[in-house]
Amino acid sequence: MTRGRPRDTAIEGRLLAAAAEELRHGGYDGLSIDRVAERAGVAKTTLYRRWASKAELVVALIAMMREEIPFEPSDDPRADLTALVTAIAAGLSETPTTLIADLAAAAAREPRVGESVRALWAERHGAVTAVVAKAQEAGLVLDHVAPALLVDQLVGPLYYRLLVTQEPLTPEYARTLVLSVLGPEESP
Amino acid sequence: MTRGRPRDTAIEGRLLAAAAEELRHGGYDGLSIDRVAERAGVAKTTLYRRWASKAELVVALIAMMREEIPFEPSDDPRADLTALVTAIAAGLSETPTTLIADLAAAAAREPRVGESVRALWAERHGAVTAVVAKAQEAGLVLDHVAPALLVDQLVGPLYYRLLVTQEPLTPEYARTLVLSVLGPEESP
Amino acid sequence: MTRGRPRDTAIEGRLLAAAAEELRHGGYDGLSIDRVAERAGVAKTTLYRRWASKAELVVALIAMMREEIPFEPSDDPRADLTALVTAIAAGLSETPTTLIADLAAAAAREPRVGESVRALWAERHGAVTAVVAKAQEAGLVLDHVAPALLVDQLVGPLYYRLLVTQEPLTPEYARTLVLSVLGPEESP
Amino acid sequence: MTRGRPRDTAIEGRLLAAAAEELRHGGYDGLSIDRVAERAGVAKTTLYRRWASKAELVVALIAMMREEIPFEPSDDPRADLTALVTAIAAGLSETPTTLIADLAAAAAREPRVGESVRALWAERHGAVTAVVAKAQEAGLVLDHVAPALLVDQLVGPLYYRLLVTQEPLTPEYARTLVLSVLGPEESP
DNA sequence: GAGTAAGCGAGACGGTACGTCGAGTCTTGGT
DNA sequence: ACCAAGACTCGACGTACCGTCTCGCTTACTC
Repeated sequence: MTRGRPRDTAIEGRLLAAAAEELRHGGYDGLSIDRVAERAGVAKTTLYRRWASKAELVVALIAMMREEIPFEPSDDPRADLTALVTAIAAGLSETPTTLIADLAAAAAREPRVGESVRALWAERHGAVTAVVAKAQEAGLVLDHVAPALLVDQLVGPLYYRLLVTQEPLTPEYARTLVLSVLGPEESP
Repeated sequence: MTRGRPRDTAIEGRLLAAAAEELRHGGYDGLSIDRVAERAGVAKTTLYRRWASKAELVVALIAMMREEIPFEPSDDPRADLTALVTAIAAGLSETPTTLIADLAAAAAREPRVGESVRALWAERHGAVTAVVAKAQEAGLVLDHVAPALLVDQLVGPLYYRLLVTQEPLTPEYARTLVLSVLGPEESP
Repeated sequence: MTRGRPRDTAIEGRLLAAAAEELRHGGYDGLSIDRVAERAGVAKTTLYRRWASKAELVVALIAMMREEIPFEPSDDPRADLTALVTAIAAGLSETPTTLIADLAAAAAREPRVGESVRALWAERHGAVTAVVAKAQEAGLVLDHVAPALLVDQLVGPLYYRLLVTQEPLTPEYARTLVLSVLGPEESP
Repeated sequence: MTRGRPRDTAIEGRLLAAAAEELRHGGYDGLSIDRVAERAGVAKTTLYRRWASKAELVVALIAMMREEIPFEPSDDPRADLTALVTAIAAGLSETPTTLIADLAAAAAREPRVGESVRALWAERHGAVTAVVAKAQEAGLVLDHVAPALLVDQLVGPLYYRLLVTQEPLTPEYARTLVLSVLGPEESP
């Protein structure tokens, strides 16, 4: 089975890098296919050979962004949770709000993008779910609520503040979130 | 001292109706200013005289869409809270997700829109804050957390589910949210 | 009857001038819509508002290029005919051949263009028909053939040479054409 | 000293056949190299190994089209001429106008194509020239005009009608053309 | 009969142009 | 002032085609 000229693998990287750069600035709408191609030193057709549309390009871009966040759970779920939520808050704070908002918007518009974005965030929040479950087992949390809900109440407010009320995501805020969910530490 | 021809008040309604219809179909992106104007039998200029941009138009549209939720606080904060959160969840579910997402994106990009959108949402969540404060006074909630945070944990997860995980906002979910924050009802 | 903002009449001229310049260089194929628009300092959409396609633009261009050939018939049909045919030959010689050929091709393909091009050429050859008829009335030509046919035999060979044999259209050639149709002048 | 794998001679035929088919439909512009290759079940490279460009391919195609039209001159030049012109008119009528027009356009654009097309047509009209010369020798035509011009006046109007006025080429028209050039038959 | 040069299929690639669409601004004439 | 109509700019989108290129495989001539 002949295969024809193989794709230049370097191009894909250059293209995604260029797209990432564009996305960082103008957000989803500000990302121009023409500019991405030009920036990557590539013909527009070459880009379209890889991704059928702007949305698909962003899907790939996001998939690429998923960096493994190595997390080592300790024996102290409370500390773990605080660390995790603080880290997520920090990550969100560093990223331009417009980008995250545009991403959410694109996810709502384009099913394929939504899929990809959900996968990305699921991965990002996976550790939280695990630690919450562990905390509940350890009796640190009342078991009248599902762990998934607790995760929502830990992470959800971050996005809520970011996208809705546009208030700052301080480490302090992250800490009080955990405090509210786990309750005050008992002094022995 | 107004001078010149007064605005045709009927136009505003037709325009918003047309925009609503457009929005229901194609979402935020599918809403074309040209089409809205044409559908309303109105010149584009006339539309722009009322709202400076597509985003502003949608802001107004949303503002119109929100029904005044006359809320009469009862003696039972728990019941009140459940009713409120359920109502908010229902409202969000009815509105196309793209709309809310794009609104958040526009809010992040343009300060003017952000202001307007924040005001809208603040108004919407105001009752929740009041009831939460009341519940805390009544000793229903532990006072180790600020009431504002509790509101975030009641309302935030709704937006989180909507925009991030894209899971459905059922009344059941709203109820468990309240349950998680207030704790299980004590039987006397 | 409201009319809206009137077209900027200056634009049309700039556009046609730019197109003419482009045409002079690269020929029909070398004429790029984008470049024409840019050269005229005008948005591409503005160009497309006037002409639906490249072909239509060129039709208009040709129509503009044709000078009104004010023709005053004298008493001498032979002289008139010679003048007319020579003028037509000269006109064809001045215009790039590719242009005329592509015009004919576009005319064959698209009815709309065909219509326009036929009208242009009909106008151009109208005077010939008139003079031929007059010559026939004056007994200068045998009446065994319809005047329309004689016109074809006077003008047709010009296009034939231009498009088919690609031989030059000299004034000498034009003269012999007339000579062949009218026969040699009788010396009294 | 030929080395390496010899060319597959069958390919050339399939390619030309495919190209002919394409040309018959969309004309010169509608002929797409990619489609021709695909239709012939051949890689584009293989096509380009034979002809350096689209123009060259069409050149070859046209050269192939030149069928020898065996013509046996009789003793009656008038009858011969009528037969010839009628045959040419019929041939032109059968061929799609767009094809001929596009061919003329391509001939004007691409020198190499022009060369080939001229050769084709010269061959097609060669017999006419011969018979006209013979008629002139026989005193059937006045000798004040060159035979080449008479040919132009016999054949030119056909192309003129086809490409310019877009009027039908009837056998009747062909007959009157001859009649006009030779004059009415003298009854002895 | 093993090498090897060329032919071949498949398809990537750069480049250029096309025609369309949407947002927002601007310019008329008319109310 | 307001309104209708519509021209205008800017910038993006996705498609089509041409001609070049790079693979891996195949074929026949040559040594």
